[in-house]
Amino acid sequence: MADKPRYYVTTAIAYPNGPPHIGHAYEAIATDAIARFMRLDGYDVLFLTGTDEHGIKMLQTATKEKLSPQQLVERNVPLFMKMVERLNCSNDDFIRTTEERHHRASIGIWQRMEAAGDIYVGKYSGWYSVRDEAYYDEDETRLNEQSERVGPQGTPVEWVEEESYFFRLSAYQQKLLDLYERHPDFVLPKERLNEVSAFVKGGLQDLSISRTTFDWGVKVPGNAKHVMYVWVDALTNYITAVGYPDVDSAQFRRYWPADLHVIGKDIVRFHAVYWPAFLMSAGIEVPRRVFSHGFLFNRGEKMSKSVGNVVDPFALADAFGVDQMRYFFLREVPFGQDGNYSLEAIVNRINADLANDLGNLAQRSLTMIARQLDGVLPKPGAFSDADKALLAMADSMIVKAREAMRTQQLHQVLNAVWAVVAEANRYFAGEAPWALAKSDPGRQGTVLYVTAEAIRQVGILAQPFMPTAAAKLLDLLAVPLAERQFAMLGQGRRIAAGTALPAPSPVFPRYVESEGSA
RNA sequence: GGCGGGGUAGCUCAGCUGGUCAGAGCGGCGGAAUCAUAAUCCGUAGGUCGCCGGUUCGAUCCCGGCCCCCGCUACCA
Repeated sequence: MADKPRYYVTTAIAYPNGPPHIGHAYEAIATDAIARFMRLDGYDVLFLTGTDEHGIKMLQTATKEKLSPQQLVERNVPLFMKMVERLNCSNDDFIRTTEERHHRASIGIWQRMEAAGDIYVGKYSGWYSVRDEAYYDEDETRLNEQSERVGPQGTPVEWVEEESYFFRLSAYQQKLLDLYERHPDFVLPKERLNEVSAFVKGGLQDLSISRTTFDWGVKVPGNAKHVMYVWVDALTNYITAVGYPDVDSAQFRRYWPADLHVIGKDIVRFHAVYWPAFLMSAGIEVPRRVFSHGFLFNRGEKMSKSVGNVVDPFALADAFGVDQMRYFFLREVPFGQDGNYSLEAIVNRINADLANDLGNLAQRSLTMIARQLDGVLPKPGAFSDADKALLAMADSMIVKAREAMRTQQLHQVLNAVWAVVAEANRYFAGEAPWALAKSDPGRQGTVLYVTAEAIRQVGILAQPFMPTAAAKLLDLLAVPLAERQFAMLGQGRRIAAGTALPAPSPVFPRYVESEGSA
């Protein structure tokens, strides 16, 4: 297996100035599903997530809570670590930008950009919005009803004048456009690339990349008065984790450039414009793809503390189960688009798709094997047309799944899988194995075998999405641990007949309304 | 203002380069079955495919105009 292809996938690093929310959970879940899918499909995967701990907003939040930034970080970051653990994410590393390795990497890339002549000292003065972490031209600001000056987003701005290092972003306009031209899939979904491309075509200004007004960040090499702009620092995490600045390390050579950065649509520009420009400047290969997912809305409303509809991912996991929660978000929301969720939608989905369609199909077929066939998976007779049709559909799942996964269409993978679940239910009802018990036991055995085989393939493909439940399902079918890879899917791969199966028990409980849930 | 994407059954949405394109899932309604987690299966939804014109033998899908929604972006003030 030494020549497994590699696959490096990342989430954006989360900004821990508060506890994790559902958006963080969503990104982690989706990226984990991708990572697990690729592993099962034979890739040597490196899956990275982490936290972006510097910047003035951290400092301000800390101050407000009478903490040092370090204390704030030590309080909040563990919550993010617990979240990915709770969500059953299989990340290989968890990077924190306060780590020494990350400071080294940030300094490294800075020095390379500087050596390339792309960094110069200038002076920056302007209206700065702390909340947006952005400067605005005077004419972009206005006075609100309280006569406070605010930026385009309505956030307060203050006049700031500071010496600043600048990155020669303007020099990269054509190179970036060339990149988009050569790799039309560099940003997905496609609409996002169009937006980015339009932005770049509109002209790029040099980017202020250091601050002197606070010191919670990575110090600029050779000038400790400055800390790096938080985005230089943050983006660099992706190469820190593979050993940068040691570009000759086995890790770096093996995993860089990253195959996929999964991010939220609000930070597309940083990943699709600034990041590749920084990398080009430093002489580092650019990542292969940036995928921008959408936002999650609670009953059509953006989550916000003031509306009081903030949902804690831990509470959601407690209420419905981690696998169920993962399934819901990945099935219900077309990946890349915004999504809506509500209690009813979650309950409907997990009861209909999981408990009723898949769980109950497994339960009814397996209890029949347990009770009527002594718990031994029957040996099939000759396959009828109906048998062949269901098997062919099951065999085709992996093909469709890979096709969908090529562009991260996670919901399409699940659609393909659940189409087989639905067909298997139709098949089961049509063949009525309960009636065959007396009339034609041989035929009953064949029907149960074919059903079990369909469930086996469904179970294997469900693993990236619902690791625990899928494993349990495969346990019930006595599928050996070593035979749960995608290589075991498709034509010619069949469940072993004659195997003794464990006593069946329901895999997906039905959700029944209790009192206080999420 | 510019660019881009949308407005299709109660809800969420599929419908590629015009002629079974009027569809799927969920919900609702009716029926069948009773092996199973009161789960499953079958049938049913008569919706001006945003509005108005046009091209065509024929348009949801092509063209023009208009209304509304969303994203990116610009500017006025």
